[in-house]
Amino acid sequence: RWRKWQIRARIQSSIDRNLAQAMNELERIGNLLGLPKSVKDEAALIYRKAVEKGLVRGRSIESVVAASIYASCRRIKIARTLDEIAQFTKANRKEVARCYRLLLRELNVEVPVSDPKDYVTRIGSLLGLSGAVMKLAAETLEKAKNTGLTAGKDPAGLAAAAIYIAALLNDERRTQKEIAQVAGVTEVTVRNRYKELIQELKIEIQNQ
Amino acid sequence: MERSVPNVEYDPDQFPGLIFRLETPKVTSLIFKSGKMVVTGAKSTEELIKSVKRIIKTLKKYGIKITGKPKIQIQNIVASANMHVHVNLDKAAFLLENNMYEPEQFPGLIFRMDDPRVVLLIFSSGKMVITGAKREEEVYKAVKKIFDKLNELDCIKQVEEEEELEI
DNA sequence: GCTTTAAAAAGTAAATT
DNA sequence: AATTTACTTTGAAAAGC
Repeated sequence: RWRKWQIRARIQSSIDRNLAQAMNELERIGNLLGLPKSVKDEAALIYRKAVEKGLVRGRSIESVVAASIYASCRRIKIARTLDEIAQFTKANRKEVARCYRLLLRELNVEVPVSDPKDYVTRIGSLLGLSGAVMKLAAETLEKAKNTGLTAGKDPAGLAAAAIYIAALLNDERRTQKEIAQVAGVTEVTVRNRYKELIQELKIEIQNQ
Repeated sequence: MERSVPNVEYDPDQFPGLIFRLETPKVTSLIFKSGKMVVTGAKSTEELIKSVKRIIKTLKKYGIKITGKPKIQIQNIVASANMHVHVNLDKAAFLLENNMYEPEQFPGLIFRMDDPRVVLLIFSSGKMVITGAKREEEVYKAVKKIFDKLNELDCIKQVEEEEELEI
């Protein structure tokens, strides 16, 4: 009787201690990423579920927190790449990705397939582009999706190319290099997606 | 053995098995001190059996004593197939149950099939990779099953035929 | 869990030319 | 800008940490 209570208390206190540390980490990483409270709250909820299921055992708290943040961003549709999140942890992208997959499998966390349009807002605002450009980029991506052009491709690269095209057409030109940098992809990827989009969607680009 | 047999890699600090490659058939084997070994790279069961015989013959030639006949078990078959259609992965990810589709990390949709128990990597091109099978027929069954399923879920564009290839 | 091996798929990346 | 090489994902076994 007494012993059982003792064990339960010990387990509860270990969960509490873990949670306290995790919440600090969550707050730290979340602020570094400039995430809204809603995302941090959702991530906290996911993390709590993970601890209660014992998924953090044998893994670093930091990695699981990062994975929870990524899952939360995806659910709330706040575009952040795994690399962006992992850069603020000691773990690498691969480890965070592994934890993320674990969360998807073991918890009932439903995450929608990422939409390139979510990246448009982020890339566009980081570059200070107008709403018209972002709207046009989103429309381009919608057409691309309906044509089956987007399957299997990195949404960040697709969004980057759509932004590049939309900015060109709206006289708000940004270089592929600038866009690639904020999108977290290489110039080569932006160029490849760009060529594909203008060719398949028959978009006319006048020189300059 | 690492000294008596040529073309061998052995670094017990790195891995307990000794790595031995055959040029024909082109396979690689991991040989352990327990006498067990892993052979990878064989394209068919026949090629696998031939490889095991040749590995044993080669080892004997260099003075390694081997008694009895080998017990061969196929642990994993990796195959690729082409459905010759375009697959709507977004739709498939939404409609299939045990799947994972994360295009920022990998272009293929990962589908875990219960029966036969295999994992399929499905690409928008209609090509795919089937792995985890222990028998060849499981591969064919899985391909047929996923093709029919994608078809009835209307995730396929421009249908033609269905063919296959094994590693 | 990790270590090593092989092969395919398609996308992305980095280093050379 | 084109090539080449290399990494991402999946599966399974081996013996040992």
